[in-house]
Formats: sequence, C-alpha cells, structure tokens
Amino acid sequence: MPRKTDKRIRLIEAAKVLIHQKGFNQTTLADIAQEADVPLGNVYYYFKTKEAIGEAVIEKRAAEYAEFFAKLDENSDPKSRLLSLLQFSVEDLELTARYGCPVGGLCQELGKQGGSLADQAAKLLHDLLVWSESQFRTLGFNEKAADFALNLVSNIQGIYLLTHTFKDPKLATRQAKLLQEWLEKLTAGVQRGTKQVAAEVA
Amino acid sequence: MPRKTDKRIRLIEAAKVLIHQKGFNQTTLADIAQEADVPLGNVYYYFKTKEAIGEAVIEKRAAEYAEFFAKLDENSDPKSRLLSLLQFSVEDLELTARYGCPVGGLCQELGKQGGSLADQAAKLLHDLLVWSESQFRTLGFNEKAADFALNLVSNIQGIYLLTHTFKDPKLATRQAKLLQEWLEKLTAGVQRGTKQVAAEVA
DNA sequence: GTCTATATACAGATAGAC
DNA sequence: GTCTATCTGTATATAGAC
Repeated sequence: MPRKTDKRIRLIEAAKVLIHQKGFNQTTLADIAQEADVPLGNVYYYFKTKEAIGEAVIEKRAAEYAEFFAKLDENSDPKSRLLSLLQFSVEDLELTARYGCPVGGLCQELGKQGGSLADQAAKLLHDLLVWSESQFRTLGFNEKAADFALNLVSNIQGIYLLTHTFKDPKLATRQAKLLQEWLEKLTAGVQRGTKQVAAEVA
Repeated sequence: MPRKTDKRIRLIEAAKVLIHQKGFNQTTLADIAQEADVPLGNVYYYFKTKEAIGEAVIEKRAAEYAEFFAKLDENSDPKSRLLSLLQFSVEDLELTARYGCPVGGLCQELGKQGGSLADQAAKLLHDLLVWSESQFRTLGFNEKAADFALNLVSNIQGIYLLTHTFKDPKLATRQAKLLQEWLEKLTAGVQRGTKQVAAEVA
C-alpha cells in the first residue's frame, strides 16, 4: 500500500471537517495542510487545485451517504426506514447546531457560485430525494411519492438550518417528532400492504 | 437632505444585493463600491469596517421584514395571514432559485463564524418565528403554537434551500401547496372562533 | 466630505532543490 | 515523492492630497 493514498486520504478528511466547520471559501489550503499534517506545497502534488479538493470531499460525502442509505435499507419495511432517517443521533445534532448540515451548507454556498462543484453538491441532496421517494413508492404512493419526499427532505434541511441558526439541538428533536407523527398518519392504513389503501389515505 | 445619507443608502442597497448574490465573505468592498458607484476609498468614510456594512444590511433586512409583517397583518384573520406568507411571488422565487433565501443564506454562512453579525442574522429568523407563533396563538393553539411555528418556518427555509439547490422555483410552489393544506386542516374547526375547537384539532 | 494611491496581509498556486 | 521558498493576485484597510 503506497503512502501516496495515505496523505491523500488525510487531506480529504481534513478538508471535509474544515469545510463543514468554516465553509468552502473560508477554508484555506494552509488550514487543510496543517490539519492533515502535510506541508502546504505538498498539497499540490495530490490535488491540482482547491476545487479538486472540494470535489474529492463531495465524493467522500457521497460515499458516506450511500453507506448511510445501505444501513437504512436494512430495516425490513419502508416506514421504519423513513423513521430511522429521522432518528438523529446526539452527536450529529451537536455538530449540526455548531456548523449546520454539511450537505445543505455546501449546496447553499456553492449554489451561489455555480460551476460543476455546485452540481456535485446538489447531487447529494438529489440522492436523498430519490431514496426517500423510492420509500414512499414502495409504501404504495404513486403520484404523491415525489411530493412526500420533497416534504421530508425540505423539512429536514429546514430544521437543520434552524438548529444551526439558534444553536439548539432540541429544535431538531422537536420537529422530528412532528415529522414522525406525519409519517405515522400517512402510513396508518398502509401496513396491510395494498396500494389501494395508500391511494385512499393520500 | 444631505448627500451623506444618499451615498450611504446606495452602499447599503448595493451590499444587500451583492451579499444575497455572492454571500457575505465572497462580496468584496470593491464590488460594493463599484455597484454603488462610490470610489473604494470613500467607503470607509461611511463604514468603519466590512462588518459594519454587514450590520447595516441586516438592519435593512430587518426593516423590510417588519414592513412585510405589517402587510401580512392587514389580513383580517390569522389563517389568511399565514396563507399570505405562503404566497410566494414569481419574482421572489426566481431570485430564490438563483441565490437562495437572503436571510437563510446569511444565517447559514455567518452562523459558522459566530460573532455579533451571526446573532443579528439569527434575529431575523427569530422574528419570523415569533410572528408565526403569534398567529397560531391567536388561532387558539397554546402549547402547540411554538411547534407549529417551528414547523412552518423550518418548512419554508427548507424548501428555499431545495429551490436554490435545484434552481427550480416550482419546487417551492409544490411544497407551498402541501403547507397550505396543512394549514387548512389545522384551522378547519377553528373558523367559528372558540379556543376549545383549536385545542381539539391539535 | 471626497477620492487616489498605497500599506499590509494573506490567499491560491508554482519553481525547483532534495 | 517531498518540502522550502516564493510568485502573483487580491482582499481589507489606511494615509493623506484635494
């Protein structure tokens, strides 16, 4: 195993954390180099530009998302998968209160500047939308599945923003309760599995 | 009327627009000076630091919010006030799709850096929360008013973020429809005005 | 009050020794 | 492959003429 990947990985991990904490534009290559314990000039051996580091970080986030979805998919039914999505861990909420959602923050910041980095960040949220919609479809919702997914993801991103703005993790837990109730009501009649029931409830 | 305030006002307006478009950190004093048609060096006669400009911009946003609330308050009942809040104009949605929510963007960006600017930006969202909660209270909801307000504001901020991320104003109109239905259901029994009914529905 | 010129700091990026 | 020294651009902020 060459050392090459070792430093590269350290740089990506350092960049991932720092970009979450300070934002992409406010994170300097010097910051990243220091955090990764790599000399500044050496960074350019692994990444041609700062944007290339951003790209690698987003790819890392995408991989982590995929892993996360895989874990959610271990739940036997779509309803418990969606409910698991809403089970925010305490550590995550602490991080969110301090620095906001890593993905939402990127989309917000990079969306203003355009370019391919913005598109790659948007893809992360898109994946979450697609995953959610797929759950609602499996539950039997057809036309409404996309709207429900939009509602869910929008809600999660919104509450992350408020949690960050007011530095209060409890806001997220409060709102998660409302969302859980919403899911319960939606799926109340669906448990028995017929698509007809789902269509009725919707 | 002294010219003094004239240039000052132009600088604030230019900064307000540019900060919305590019974010606070990515907006340079040179940008602002050019947009306001004021020589760079002259900016410092009106504002001691860049942060001072940010402060003035947030104050301007606060004033506009207050004006907006006043307009919403012209509606005779809280339900139509809340529904009016959800009537996004086409121009606003175009702007949101391009640059995101001006207030949410500031909270996201400045929240990471801390300091008094972040607090002042957070105050804007706080005002919206307070106004919304007051509407729900007037509708007769007591314990639930804060949760409903949180849900509403969180939803709006979330859908703004997605609208921006995917550059699609229709996402906001779609989600607004869901929110309208939610409000309709909540207030369905309240029209006749008794607080008892509201408590029941909740 | 107004504006030009500039100080100062630091960012991203490169050259080239080792 | 690795690291030091540095180039170049540009940001905030200031000095000082007018």
